[in-house]
Amino acid sequence: MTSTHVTELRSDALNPALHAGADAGWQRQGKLWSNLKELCDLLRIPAAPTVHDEEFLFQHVQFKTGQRVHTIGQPFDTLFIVHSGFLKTVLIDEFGNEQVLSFPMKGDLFGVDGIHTKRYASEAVALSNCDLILLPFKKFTQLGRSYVELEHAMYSVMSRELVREQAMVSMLGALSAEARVARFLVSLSERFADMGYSSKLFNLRMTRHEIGSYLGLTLETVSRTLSAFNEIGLITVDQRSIGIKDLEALRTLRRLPPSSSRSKAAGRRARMAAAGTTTPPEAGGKDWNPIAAA
Amino acid sequence: MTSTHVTELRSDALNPALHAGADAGWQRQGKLWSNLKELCDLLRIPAAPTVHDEEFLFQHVQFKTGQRVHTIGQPFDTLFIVHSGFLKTVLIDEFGNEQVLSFPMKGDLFGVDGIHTKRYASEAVALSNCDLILLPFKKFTQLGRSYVELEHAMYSVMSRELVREQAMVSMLGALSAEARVARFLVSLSERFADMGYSSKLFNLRMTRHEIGSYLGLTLETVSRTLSAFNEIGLITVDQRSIGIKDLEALRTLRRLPPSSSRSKAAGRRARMAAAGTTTPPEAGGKDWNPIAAA
DNA sequence: CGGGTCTTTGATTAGGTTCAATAAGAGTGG
DNA sequence: CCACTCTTATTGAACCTAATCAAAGACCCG
Repeated sequence: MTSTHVTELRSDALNPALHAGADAGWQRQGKLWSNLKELCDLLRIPAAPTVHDEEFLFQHVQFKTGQRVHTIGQPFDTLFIVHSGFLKTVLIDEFGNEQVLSFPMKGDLFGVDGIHTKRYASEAVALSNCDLILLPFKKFTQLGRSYVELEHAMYSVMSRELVREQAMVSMLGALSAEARVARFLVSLSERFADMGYSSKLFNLRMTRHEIGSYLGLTLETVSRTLSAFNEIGLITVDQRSIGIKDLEALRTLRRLPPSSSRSKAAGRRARMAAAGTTTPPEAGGKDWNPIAAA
Repeated sequence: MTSTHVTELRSDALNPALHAGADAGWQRQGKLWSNLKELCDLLRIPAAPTVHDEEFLFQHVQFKTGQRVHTIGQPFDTLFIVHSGFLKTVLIDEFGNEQVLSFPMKGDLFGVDGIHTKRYASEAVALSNCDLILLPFKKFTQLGRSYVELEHAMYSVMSRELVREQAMVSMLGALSAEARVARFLVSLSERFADMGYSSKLFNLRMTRHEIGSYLGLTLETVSRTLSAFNEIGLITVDQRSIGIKDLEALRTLRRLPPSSSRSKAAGRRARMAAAGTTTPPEAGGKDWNPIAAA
């Protein structure tokens, strides 16, 4: 039974016909495989002890910058886990405009939106060279029936995705442009941290346009907001390179002080003001105090 | 094996200790039960033939208007399916502001956001008297292992939720206030239609404030937009009562003509203009033609 | 080195929020 | 039953945030 699974997983993953919809040829020079334990670690879910089975192997596939992993409407059969690299997932509206939905990176699962209709609902594009792990969905659910923890892991990851989307909706519905950009930087910083990179200095892998689309803003607003954060000393910006100077202020920022009070000299005061502390309303100017909007 | 399941399902569902976190007492006067077939029908997923097992019964619970079904942080153990009635699910931010996430109604599943952290991430409130079906999660996944179709149904419904959230994000990120309200009305109309109610005349179960929160708008903007739709003849509005007059225009609306050109006489022209047809840009005034924003 | 993409910054506009006042219901108790 | 209150809805006016339009500089890659 066990060996059967392995064989089938391998043959399926290697079968080019399964992925005929992808416009880009799949790179296979890596020939890497991961076992279940590595998979669980990557997904940040507790790996059950019964799962240390070296026989279950999942294939890796490499994509180069700009290549599409899957397109909208393409028949769904596999989920993807990012082993390394950066991607974006996008929706395309009736006028061809892209709406960025997420920026999957190490440990993220994507492709889940294809389960319901049996076709991918979004498009995934590599923003850098990527190493992805293939999870043939049918095989995976079969496996879940023998390994209960695995099944629960799947529910858990899908639930996590849903919560993430909820947070996104909440952000788009309620926060100002500055707060959105600030939170975006914070979440990137945190992701880089637990990927083992520097949380204080990193390069954006996406354009201002893509960030804007993700945050429901224009690219100009994103650029201006980054410049403003730079001006008051919350971050340093140079093109794609971001340096985080005051994470706490970014984390709690709700609204920026008016530009009239902004200057390099006013930096420190501005940082204090930008922080959404529990300062009573009377303590600050009404137009930029941290009390949330109704 | 089978009878064991039934017993356990019943005893669990009846155990008040399981739901101690809910602030409102559960109403059990209904004493209704649904089998798997009814459940699948309700969820609009194909019921597998093997699932016609009258022995698996799921308990109903009634909630009155205003009662909370679950609150944020409450230990998660059951999913809910709406059998009848209307609810809202909300997130509460650090300042106590509500962000409406969804308006579950007949056939909708909610509570899924609790799977990941084992605690509900959102709060569910009844907007009318409701009849809900309880789905004890642990029991349900156990059942899924014997009934493969059921397991897949669960994945499918979760995937559908995710796609729904994606569409929401896309809407909040890209559409104008008018387009959001229009789409909201269209989706309500469609939901009422497949619940067997009139799709042309219905009562809103939520306040302008709740609609605004859901759509990322203020209650005033919602009110004004409804009034504007009424003015140009797309709908009729009287408090909570909505009459749909031009569904197709609502469906394709991107941006409203400027108020200067709005009048009861201009109604028909306005309806044509509001429709997001493939009319070339030159055909209309640049400020209100249906070409989407960059 | 040149063409294309990406980014920054400025000026202007407009869509949506905020503040405010009024009106319309719904529920309560005398 | 009506007065009273509280919530909900409508509408107006002023303001402001972010979009739009525009232009120039930076960067990248063939």
